[in-house]
Amino acid sequence: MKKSDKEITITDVARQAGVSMATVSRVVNGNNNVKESTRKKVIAVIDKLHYRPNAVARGLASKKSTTIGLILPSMTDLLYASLANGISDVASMYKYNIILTSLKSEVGSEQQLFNDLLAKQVDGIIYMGEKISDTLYKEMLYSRVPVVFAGAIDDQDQIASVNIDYVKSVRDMVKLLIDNGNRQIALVTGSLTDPINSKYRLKGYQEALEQAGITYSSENVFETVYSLQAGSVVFDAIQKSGATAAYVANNILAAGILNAALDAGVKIPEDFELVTGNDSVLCDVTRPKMTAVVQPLYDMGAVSMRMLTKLMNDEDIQDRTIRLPYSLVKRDTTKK
Amino acid sequence: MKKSDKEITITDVARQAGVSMATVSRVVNGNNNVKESTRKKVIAVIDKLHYRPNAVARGLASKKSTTIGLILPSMTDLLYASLANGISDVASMYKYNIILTSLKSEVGSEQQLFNDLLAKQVDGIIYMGEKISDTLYKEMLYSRVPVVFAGAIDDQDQIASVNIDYVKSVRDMVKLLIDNGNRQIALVTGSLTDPINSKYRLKGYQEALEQAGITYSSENVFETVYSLQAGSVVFDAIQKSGATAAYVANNILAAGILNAALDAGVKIPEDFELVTGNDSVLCDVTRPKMTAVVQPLYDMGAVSMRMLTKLMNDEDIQDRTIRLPYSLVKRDTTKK
DNA sequence: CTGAAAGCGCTAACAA
DNA sequence: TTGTTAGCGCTTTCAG
Repeated sequence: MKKSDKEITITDVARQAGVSMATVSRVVNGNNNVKESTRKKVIAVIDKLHYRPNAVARGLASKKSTTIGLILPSMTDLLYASLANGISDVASMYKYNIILTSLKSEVGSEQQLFNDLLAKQVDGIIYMGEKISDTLYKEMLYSRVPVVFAGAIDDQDQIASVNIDYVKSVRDMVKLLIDNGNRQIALVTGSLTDPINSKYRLKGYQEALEQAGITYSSENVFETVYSLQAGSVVFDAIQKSGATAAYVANNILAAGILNAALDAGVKIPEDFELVTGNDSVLCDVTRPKMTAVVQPLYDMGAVSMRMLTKLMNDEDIQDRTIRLPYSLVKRDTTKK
Repeated sequence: MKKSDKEITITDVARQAGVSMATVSRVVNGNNNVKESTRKKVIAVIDKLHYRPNAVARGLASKKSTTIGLILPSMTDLLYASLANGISDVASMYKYNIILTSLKSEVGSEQQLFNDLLAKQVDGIIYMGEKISDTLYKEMLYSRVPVVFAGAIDDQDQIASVNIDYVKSVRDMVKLLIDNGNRQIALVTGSLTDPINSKYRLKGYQEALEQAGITYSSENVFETVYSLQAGSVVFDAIQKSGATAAYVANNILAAGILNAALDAGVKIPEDFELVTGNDSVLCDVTRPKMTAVVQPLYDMGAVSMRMLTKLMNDEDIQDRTIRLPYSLVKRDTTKK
């Protein structure tokens, strides 16, 4: 069975329909310059033969692959999965396919991934990494194909990007904690080498403190990794520090901290308040449920992809940096 | 900046290196029939020009795209994300790219997705859907390119697949519940139109009952959707039914049921026991932690992809149906 | 409205 | 060991 049937090509269709390849091509591509009767005839043959245009040949001839590349840090992180979901829906709406590459697979650097994508002749790329090397940044900036950052930030605001106002979101959350009476608040993030932590979250945190007249101390900043296990270690440290509340960047880490606190007999939110900058179903599953910053992840993905289609189409873009509105969802790990 | 630099091709390299295209091609493809000095010369030019072979042209000429297609139900389900993760790692190990398509996007049927993938000339396809239409099944069976089911089942055992023994996993879990003293146990699954539920989970459930001499009653089977919200509705129904324990197919749904029970003042595991057939970080986050069937998701993905590479390579496969070992992780929603 | 023909960039015989 | 030369299947001028 397998491989017995040779693929049928545009030539076969042309011959059987008694027209030229060019005409078949026009029909397939919805070109209007085809007489209705001819179109019908061609379509009939296409159906009969189950002709399926070879996208690779098409790509070579037209110089467009109708494929975009997606570079993400991890597919098992709901944050990226949700973004990808929005991207995927809009992509299929515009008939684009997605080539998925993950930064997690140690095989080859991000640089390599980017080049592989270009070699595949993708028409555009969406990048969701948390940080980026200078070299790669420059390559993206001058790349033949457009690049959009989704849920990722470009400190230099040169590459198109879609995200939320991270600084403000942290400031808002920390302000909530301050308003609830906390004076010593822990900031728990991932690596401070990631700009989103060092430049944005830290900044929002400091701004909130400053506005409340609280002196910033680096003692209250905890740098760790995003895992459940890390939670209990960090919670011990936080408790020792004397903080009465914490802003935790990641939701899994927050769940770890929450459970560690509960296990230690700490009452939440009475004795300790906790918020996370990254909502997911997890925040609804924990008891108490966690107060969180809700980013419109699906929309961010969808908007990124829509923006990329415009860029690929050389359409005008008013704003290359789009910030979508986020919201603070107060659940049960905060007093108010 | 953009688009100013025309892409450099194999012809450019050949000219500058003073060799033929064929030789450049040989160097690029690691063909040994090239004198070392020639190879060096060509490589020097490649580096100097930053030549990057056009994968599309290569695909057209060689009839191989080094790309595989991935069809999954949802990327925001950790189950599939974890599988995809394993697939991705092995794929990049073998230099394959992945075209991602999601069944969730309503745009176009699964049939359409499959055809799009074939149009893109993928060398193989990995399917992770929970069910499949007869038409598509047949097309996959006789497809020009190999197909592997990952974490999905083929009731007819004709298509290569990698999964666990679902029947046995359910039977084991239900047996645990029976051994713990439960006589009336609820089976909570998604749509019974999905074979994995109707043919596998239900069967394992019935087998366990039968072995324990308990009469099966369809009253104890609850068909619902996999969401947190559904949990509380289902829990009410379960409670009315009088069941003292439940096997829940999906972990998010299980978390919903667990929390509903807790909210209703039911003591777990004392008054009610709960297990899920689908472990994830969620099971570790809930309090009490949930007892679950742990599938080796990453490995299942990796093995699927490895199998696909063999199939694409026309290598011999001893077993087209691979069942990987699973385990029962007893946490705190069961007495033992 | 339709067809002829020239590529797109690369691989793969086949020669040399 | 290297070069020549057909294509791969399609799009796209350019004529007609």
